[in-house]
Amino acid sequence: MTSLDTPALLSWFDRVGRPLPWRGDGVGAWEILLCEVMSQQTPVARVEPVWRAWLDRWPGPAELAAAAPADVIRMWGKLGYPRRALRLRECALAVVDLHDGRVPHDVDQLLALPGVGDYTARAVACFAYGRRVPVVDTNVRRVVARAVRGVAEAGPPSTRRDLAAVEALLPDDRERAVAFSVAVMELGALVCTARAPRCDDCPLAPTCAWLAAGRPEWDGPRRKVQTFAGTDRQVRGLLLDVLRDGDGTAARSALDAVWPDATQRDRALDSLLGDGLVVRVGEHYSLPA
DNA sequence: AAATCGTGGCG
DNA sequence: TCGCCAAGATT
Repeated sequence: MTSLDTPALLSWFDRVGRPLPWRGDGVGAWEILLCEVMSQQTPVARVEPVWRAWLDRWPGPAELAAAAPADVIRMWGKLGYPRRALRLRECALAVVDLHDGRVPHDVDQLLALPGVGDYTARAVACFAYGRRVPVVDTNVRRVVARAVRGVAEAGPPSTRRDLAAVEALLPDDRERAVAFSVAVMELGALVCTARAPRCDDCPLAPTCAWLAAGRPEWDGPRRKVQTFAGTDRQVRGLLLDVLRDGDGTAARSALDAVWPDATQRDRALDSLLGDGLVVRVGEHYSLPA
């Protein structure tokens, strides 16, 4: 099996695809880039309100480029991985300075933007500009692994291999290629999910290699689960929480209160300073002005 | 190449 | 309950 049943897939999407706000007509490339970055490792449901709030406050790259990092970090709220917020602002600066304020069409130019990697560059080229390029995210990798290769999980990612695999499945027609990518991602998000795939509701069930093989369990390496409790990431989150919630400034004592282990606390604070998410002002700490 | 980087919800 | 997972990027 070297292809997916594209007609079945597209018809399924027409029926049950979610009307996400950035999928409508007239949504510009900047808005799409913004939602793609916000969606990195983040459930779509959490993204929508923040996406709207950002666009309301900063309609385009020029406005965001002029924003204070502190405001950007606050508006990011609790989406997680707050470095993305800073990179988004740097991305806006790059779009303004290098591309005359317009999001580039070219994948390589998109890849050069801060916070934009292989997935996001191709997602913008495809969804915003209708380019026929493979778009590979975790959903796409999982759907292809199951429906085409007949295995339960995608295994460790390899950009080159993954892109080639999806390129081979991509319809020749540009518009169908775009619809294909949207639909595969949606299928992975709604039906062909990681934990409890709903094969009964899957448009690809009649042709799915994994289902045909009796849904064999994955025998490859287990995806390593990132622990969170007790890690520096948790401490960073707690520290930043203090600065986000107040006026953006906190005394050392206020930061010290969030975590008992001084060594780890200092390490987390140092890393936040290194990332530019926090700055020291005299005896206090604050979000970067 | 493998580790790191938040947060919250669901099964 | 708690491990698992979510439209990845960067170093």
